[in-house]
Amino acid sequence: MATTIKDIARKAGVSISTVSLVLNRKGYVADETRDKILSIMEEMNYKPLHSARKLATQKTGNIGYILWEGHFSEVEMFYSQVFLGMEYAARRDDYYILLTTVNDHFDPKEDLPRFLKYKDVDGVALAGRVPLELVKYLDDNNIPFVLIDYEIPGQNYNSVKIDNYNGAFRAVECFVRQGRKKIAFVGGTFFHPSIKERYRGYIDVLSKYNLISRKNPEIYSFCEESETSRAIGEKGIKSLLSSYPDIDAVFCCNDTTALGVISGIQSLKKRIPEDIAVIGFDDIPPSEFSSPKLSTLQVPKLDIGKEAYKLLYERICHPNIMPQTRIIPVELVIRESSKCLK
Amino acid sequence: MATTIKDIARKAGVSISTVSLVLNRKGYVADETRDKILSIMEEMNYKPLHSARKLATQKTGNIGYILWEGHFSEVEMFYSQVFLGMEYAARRDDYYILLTTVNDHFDPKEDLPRFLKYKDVDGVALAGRVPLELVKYLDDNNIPFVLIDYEIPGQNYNSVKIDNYNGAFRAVECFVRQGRKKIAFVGGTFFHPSIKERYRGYIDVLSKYNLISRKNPEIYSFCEESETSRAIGEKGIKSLLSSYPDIDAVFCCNDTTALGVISGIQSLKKRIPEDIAVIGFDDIPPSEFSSPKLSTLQVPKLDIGKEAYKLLYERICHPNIMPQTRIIPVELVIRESSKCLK
DNA sequence: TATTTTTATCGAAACGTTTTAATTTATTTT
DNA sequence: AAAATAAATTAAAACGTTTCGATAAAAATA
Repeated sequence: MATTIKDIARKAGVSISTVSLVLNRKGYVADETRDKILSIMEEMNYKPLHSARKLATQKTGNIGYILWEGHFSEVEMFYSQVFLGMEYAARRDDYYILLTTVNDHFDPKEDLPRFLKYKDVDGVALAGRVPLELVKYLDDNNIPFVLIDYEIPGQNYNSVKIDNYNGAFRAVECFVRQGRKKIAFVGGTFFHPSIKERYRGYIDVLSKYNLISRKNPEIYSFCEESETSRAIGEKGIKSLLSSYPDIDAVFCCNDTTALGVISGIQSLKKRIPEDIAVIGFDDIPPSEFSSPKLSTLQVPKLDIGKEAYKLLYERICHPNIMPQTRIIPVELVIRESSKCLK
Repeated sequence: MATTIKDIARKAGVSISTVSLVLNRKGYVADETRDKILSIMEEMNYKPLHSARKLATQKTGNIGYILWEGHFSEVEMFYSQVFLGMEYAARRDDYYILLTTVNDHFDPKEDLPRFLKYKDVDGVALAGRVPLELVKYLDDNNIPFVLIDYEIPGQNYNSVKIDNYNGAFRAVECFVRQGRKKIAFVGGTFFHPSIKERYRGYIDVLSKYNLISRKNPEIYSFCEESETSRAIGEKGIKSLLSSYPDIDAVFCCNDTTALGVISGIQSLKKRIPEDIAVIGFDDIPPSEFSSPKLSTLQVPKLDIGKEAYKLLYERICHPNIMPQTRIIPVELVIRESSKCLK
């Protein structure tokens, strides 16, 4: 049916070995021969059959992308965009990405993703929070993997992270530069390490500018809930404002929460940004269309995916290199919700 | 390294052909022999190597899932959930699903997803609106495919659709049964056929109960915008209410819009559902947490994916059967926003 | 009983690549 | 000019399956 390496070889008057060498850019092939073979490939629209190639090389040509099921149902598309970034990057090396989800309760005997069970991947990307047992399984079985936007305390694994700390720092520092003094934090739980980092950045700015001190030890933060959502943002800011009505800026753990904070502030008839400025984190699509438009830290989701792929690919090729962490910078985009006042 | 069919054969004292027969449940194998082979496989944790299998069978073992890039960045996770449904269903037959996106402007020469270019899939699922040229390419090249939640006017293709018409009909009829008389529709564009169908259901209920007539020809509908969103829902209902302040129910083209409609109604100090009842469509996660909780038509996204997979799989096995359309029913879930009044 | 059919098993070819080691030819070094 | 090295090509084995056709034994039929 389809043209094979044999057809190419026959037509070019060479052996299939030579064709293979051209295909893989290996060994010695005369320039003339190479050009001839390449043009015949072009002409006959030849594409090497992946399954044959994989069988011969003993590689799968796949990498797995594992996501906690809850994340995939979430409103935010964060991890889907990261996936897309990996997919783009993987094209370079003809790798396919197999996506699957895992649950909270994870038993390697039972719940192992089938691409691991059947050894159908050369490596795995773990997106966000993921069961510890799974990480352990990969580690124990020497399967190359990379953590995305997550970390295991006390362990040094290959990982790609967002620069949560510096992003938060810059956002809050921006409030300070505008002369704002009562800067609140609205978050959900510290369940996810990213949020903890963002909070740390927030606190460090307050310290740096002496906005927390013996004289003024109050921290205007709300992070009691078990998750983050619009509703919690609204609830959080209302609760804070009832205790501290003179809050003049709010840094939120993410945009979803920030959108709720905006609703909350508006329902109390305060003006944004005149009375209170708001900055979120993530830059999800609705942030650009909210009113006022939300200032936020834009995290380059595609880049995260690309970097994760590259790191993983390197580890697939050289499995015994020390684990590495790569930090992806974020960018503060100022929109209406934190505009400077004249 | 890993155990192969040869190891199994040797240990069982049979030929590899026999092992293969057991593996594929084909031909004649004595019960005794089969049991022995199976238990040895179990014991040695044998998993057939996919690439070898694929090479021998000349199948790829993959199916492609193609999504318009815009959908993947959207806030709603509709198509991701559908994907997950396919992934679940595909496990039965050891199929992997390769996800990729395409842009609006699509030239088969340039933009063909690589799994098509390299013939790495046995069939393709097209999710939502997708370039016509792509559909044509698949049709011309006899690649089995199924459309999900989409249709090409005038063409009869394999497809899985939501029962938009009947869902809308039941929702609006529910308003009528509550005695509501001025029932509005807020939608975005009719760009997507689904919305057109929902509107058709809405109109047909009005006709059935003589809510549109010569005496009363006004239709309270808003669908001027180029997309659907929260903001547009809010804008839409405000615009309608300023012209028709006695509207007592709103059917929305989807939940996102409905959430905006709720905000709009609330900002005008009307009560939901006492003054105005609201029903959406889709049942996205925030609907359950909005206040009031949104009544909506719950569309079983996983089921859609599963059905799409099954249909596609049938076509991969039997390519020359007439195209079929399967309609997935939706369920009206009444929450607070359309509660019946005593 | 002889013949046909069914059941059970297996050897060998095929699937389309990569890769190793061998061979030939060309070039450089002595 | 001989020897050594480099460049170009290839034959053949290997990767792990499936499947076709052959063979043999057992069961059913004539």
